Amino acid sequence: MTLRFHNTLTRTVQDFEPAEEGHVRMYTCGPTVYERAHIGNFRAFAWEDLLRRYLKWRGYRVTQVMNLTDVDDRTIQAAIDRGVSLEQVTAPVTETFFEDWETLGLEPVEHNPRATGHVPQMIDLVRRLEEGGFTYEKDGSVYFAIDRFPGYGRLANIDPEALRVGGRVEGDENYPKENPRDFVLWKGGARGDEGDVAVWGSPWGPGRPGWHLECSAMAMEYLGETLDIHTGGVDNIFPHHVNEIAQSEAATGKPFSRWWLHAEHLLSEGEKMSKSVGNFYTIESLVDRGHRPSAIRYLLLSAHYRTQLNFTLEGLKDADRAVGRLFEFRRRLAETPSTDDPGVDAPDLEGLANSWRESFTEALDDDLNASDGLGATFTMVREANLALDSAATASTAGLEALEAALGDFDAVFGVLSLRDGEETSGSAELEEWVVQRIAARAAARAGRDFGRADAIRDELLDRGVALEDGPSGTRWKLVSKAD
RNA sequence: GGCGUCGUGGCCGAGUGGCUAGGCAGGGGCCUGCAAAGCCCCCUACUCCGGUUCGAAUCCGGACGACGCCUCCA
Repeated sequence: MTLRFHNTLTRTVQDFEPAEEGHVRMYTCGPTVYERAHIGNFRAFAWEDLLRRYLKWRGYRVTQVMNLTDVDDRTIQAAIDRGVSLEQVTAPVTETFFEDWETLGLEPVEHNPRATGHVPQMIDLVRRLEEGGFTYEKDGSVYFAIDRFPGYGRLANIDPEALRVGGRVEGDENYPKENPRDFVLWKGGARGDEGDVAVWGSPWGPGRPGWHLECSAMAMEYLGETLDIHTGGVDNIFPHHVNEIAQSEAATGKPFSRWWLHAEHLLSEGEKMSKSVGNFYTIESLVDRGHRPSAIRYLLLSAHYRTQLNFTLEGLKDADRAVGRLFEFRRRLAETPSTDDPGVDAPDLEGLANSWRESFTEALDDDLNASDGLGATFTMVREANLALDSAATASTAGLEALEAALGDFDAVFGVLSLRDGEETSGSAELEEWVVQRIAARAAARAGRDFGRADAIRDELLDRGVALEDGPSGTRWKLVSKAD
C-alpha cells in the first residue's frame, strides 16, 4: 500500500507524494507564547511529532517549520498588564515550552522562527498583496478584502455570504473594516493603550503584523511558495488557515499547501479543558504529580489524531501500564539467552518481526492510524512472549529481529526511549541501598525466613522499588509514584 | 441559525457487509516459598427505530444524545 493522509482541502484520504521526490516540506502552527502550553496543545504537537517521525521512518527527508507567535493581542496585553517588554513576557514562556517539548520526547524541528524576527518578510507579503489589488488601507491599517479572492473559505467549507457577523467583530472599533468578514494584515493607526510595546515601522506607518500574516510569511521564507503539508489543530481551520490560504495564494498565484492535516481536540475528564472546571493540566503539573512523561506521550498518541481523545488521570494510569508491558518485553528480549545453533529456533521469531513490520506499516500508512499500529505491536509482543515461554533459549537472529522491530516501533512512537530515562534511579545511594537490601533478602530466603524476606520487599516497595525474582536472580525497578 | 464530527464490551479506544483489534481493569489457572513479571482461559460489545440485503454494529433514512468551529483557542 501507499502512504496516504486525510486532506482537509478535499475531505478525503489521498495518496501522499511530496512535490520534490523524497523530501517533505512541512509547516506546523506553533504556540502563542503568552502562557505555558497545556496538554491539549501538546496533543497536536505530539501527533505532529509522530507524523514527522513516521515520514522519516518511511525514508523521507523532512524539513519542518514551526513558528512561535511572540506578538499578538494576548502577549501584548500581558506585557502592558505587567509593565514589561514583549520580550520579557515571551522569552520565559518560550523556554518552558521547549522544556515541556523535550520532556515529551518531541524531536527538534528544523526551524522555529519567531514572528518578531520576520516583520520585514511580512511587510513584503502585504506589499505584494497591495500590488495585486487585494487590500485596502484605513487609518494606517491594511485589510484583506475577501471578496476579491475567489474561493475564499473553501478549506472550511464556508460560504462567505453566509458568514455570520458576530458581536465581537462589531465591537472592535479600532479596526473598522469595509466588510466585517475581511481580516487585518497590518494593524496600524493610533493604539494609545498599547503604547510602544509592539511597534514596527511600515509603508503604512507604525504598527504590527496581523496574526494570520506571520504564518504565510514564515512558511514561504523557509519552505518556498508551496508546501507539502500544513498541520494544526481543527480550531485553526477557520479563520486562520482559510486566511493563510487567501493571502498566500493571492500573493503567489500558487497553491499554498498541497495537504492540510488537522488534529482534533483533547477533551479532559469528558469535557473541554478549562481552568474553571479544574480539568486543565500542563505537562509540568502532571510530572510533578508523579506521572511519567512516557505515559503522557503514549496516551496522547494512542487515539487516532482525527478523533477527540478523552484525557483522564485513569487513562494516564492505563497508559503507564501499557508502556510498562512494552518495556518489560524489551527487557525480556535482552535477558533471553541466545544461541547460534540453527536448530534451536523452533518459534519463528523473525517471522513475527516481519509480520509486525507489515501490519505496522499498513496501519500507519493509512492516515497515521496509531491505534491500529499499537494493536499490531501488542499482538507481536504477546505472540513473542508465548514463543519464548516454550523455549529456554532463542536464536540470535530471532532475538535481533525482534529487538530491531521494537527499535523501529520506538523510532516512530518514542515511548520506550523516554521510559529508559525514567527507570534509572538517578541516585547512586538509592541504588547501593537497594542492592544491599536485595542481598539481605536473598540471605533470608536462603534461610527460609520468608517473613523477613517479605518485610524487606515491603520496605523497598515503600521507597518505590518493586522486586521480581527470576531464574537469574532478583531484579528491581522503580514503580510509578502517581498513585 | 450555518458548517462539521461522533455515538463500540467495566474504562479507554481500532476496525469491517459475513471471519480474534489492542490496552487497562475484573474472575479462574500455570509459574513462584508467597508475590511480581510472563503465558493460557473467561467476561465477546457496537444509542434507538425503520429500510436495503441471504446476512448490518458496518450501507440508506429517521429519532435521541454528545462534541467542535462560525475572526486571532492545538
